[in-house]
Amino acid sequence: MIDIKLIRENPDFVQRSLEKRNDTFAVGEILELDVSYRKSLQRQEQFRAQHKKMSKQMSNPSERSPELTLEMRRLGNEISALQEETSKTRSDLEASLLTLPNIPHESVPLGNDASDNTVVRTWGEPKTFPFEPLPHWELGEKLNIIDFQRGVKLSGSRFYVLKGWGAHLQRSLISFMLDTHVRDHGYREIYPPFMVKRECLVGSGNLPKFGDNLYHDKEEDYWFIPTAEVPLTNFHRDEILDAEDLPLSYVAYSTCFRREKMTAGKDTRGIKRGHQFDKVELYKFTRPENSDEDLEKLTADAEDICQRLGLTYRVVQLCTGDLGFASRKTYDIELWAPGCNEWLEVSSCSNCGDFQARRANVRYRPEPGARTQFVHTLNGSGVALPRLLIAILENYQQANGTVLIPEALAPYMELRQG
RNA sequence: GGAGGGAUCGCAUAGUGGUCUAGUGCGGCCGCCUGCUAAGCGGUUACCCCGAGAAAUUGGGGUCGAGGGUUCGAAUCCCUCUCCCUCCGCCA
Repeated sequence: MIDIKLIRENPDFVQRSLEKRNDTFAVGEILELDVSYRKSLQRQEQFRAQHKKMSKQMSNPSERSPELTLEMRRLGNEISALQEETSKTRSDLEASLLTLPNIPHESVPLGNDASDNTVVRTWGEPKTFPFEPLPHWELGEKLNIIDFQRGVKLSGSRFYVLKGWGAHLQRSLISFMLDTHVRDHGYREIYPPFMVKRECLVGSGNLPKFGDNLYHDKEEDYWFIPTAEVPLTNFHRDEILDAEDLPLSYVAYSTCFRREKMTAGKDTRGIKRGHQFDKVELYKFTRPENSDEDLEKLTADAEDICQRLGLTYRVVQLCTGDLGFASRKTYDIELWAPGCNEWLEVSSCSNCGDFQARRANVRYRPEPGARTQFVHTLNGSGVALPRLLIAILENYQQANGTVLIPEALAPYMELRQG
C-alpha cells in the first residue's frame, strides 16, 4: 500500500510514478476521498469531545438533570450517524488504496512490457550437444519419471505425476536448496501453512485484485497459497520487530497453487506451468536503508543454486511496465533449457520496499524511544522446482537418453531407484 | 463435533455501570545515592488516527481479543465471532 500521506503531499509524483507502469490509476479520486474522510472525522471527534465532557458532569449526581440527559442522547445519535459516514468513507478510501500498485524504484528502466526488460548478466554458455537435445517431456516419458496421462486422470489438465527417480530428484533438490540457504547463506528455515486466511493475501498484495488466480475453500474461507511469500510476509504481521534482529532472513519450502486460467492453451506442454508446483522461497525483512543492497544479496543467493548445479542462466531486470504489483524493483533469473530451447524463469527477486509491510503492518523501532517505522520486505524464489527439473533434465541429458546427476546433488541421490 | 473455563497497557495481576485520565507488582530505561555490586530513593515505561508547529513539542479522538447491542454513560451487562486452556468424541 502506498502511504496516503505521500499521495496527499505529493500527488503528482505518485501519479507520474504509477504511470510508468503503463496503466492508469485514480489518484485524484483517492485525494477526494481522503479530504472528505478527514473532514467528517474531525467533526465526529469534535462532537465526541463534547459528549465526553458532559458525561463527566453526569458522573456527579448533583449535576444530573433531565435536560442534560436529553441533550446527551441527541448528541449520541448525531455521533453514531457521523461515525457511520466516517467509517464508510474510510473503508472506500482503504479499498481504493489497496488497488494501487507499488511505486517503481527510480533506478528501474522505463518500458511497456517484457520486451523492454534488460539482461543484466549471463552465467555460463548455452550448452551445445553432438546430438539433437530432447525436450523434458520426451525425456521424462522415456525415462519413465514423468507421467502426464495419470496426472490428467487424477486431477485434470496441467497436472502430472513424478515417479521413481524423478520424484527423488525433486525431493533431493528441495533438500539441497534448503541446506545451501541455511548453511551457507544464513537463512532460517520455515515450514509454513499452505492454506491461509484472507487477510494474509491482502498483506502480500494478491488480494483484492488478483483473487481469480487463487484457489479458495469457500466453506472454511481458507486460501491456498500461490507462493510461500504469502505466509512469510504475514509471519510478523502486526508486530514491532527489534531493530537489532534485522535483517531477518527466512527460507521456506512450500507447494504452490495457482489457477492459471488466463493462459489456457499456452505452455501446456510439459511441466513448465501447472496448477500445483513446489518452490523454495527466500524472504527478508530489512531496514529501509539496506533493502537495495539486500536485494542484490538475495538475488546472488538464488543464483548460487544455479551455479552449484552448473546450469547456465541469465539475470534480467524487469522494466517499469513488467514489474509485479507489490514490487518496486525486480530481477528475474532464467535458466537455459536446451530441449525446449528457451530461457525459463525460475526466480523473481523483488524489493517491495514498505508496500507489503504497510499492508501487513510489520514495523520496527530504528532507535530506542524513536517512532516505529515500516520495514522493507524482499522476496525471491531460491528457486522454483518444475523448471529447475526441466533445466537439469535437458542440460544433463546424454546421447544414449540417460541423464547425469549434477555433482552437487550426488550426496542427496544415493538411494537407487528406477 | 459436544461440555466447561478464559482473553486487561512487555510479563503477572486488580478492576462487576460514572471517582478508570485503567491501579499494583515485576521487568526495562533515565537519574540520585553509593569504594564496586546489590539494595534503596525519585522519575519514566503501549499503539493508531486527526489538527497546530520548521522542529523539539503540543491540542483532540480511538484502542481492555474482534464486531454488534443495551444505556445519558460499558473493561464491567447482553448477543455473535475468533483464539487459547481442560475434558469427551474422532482421527495422522
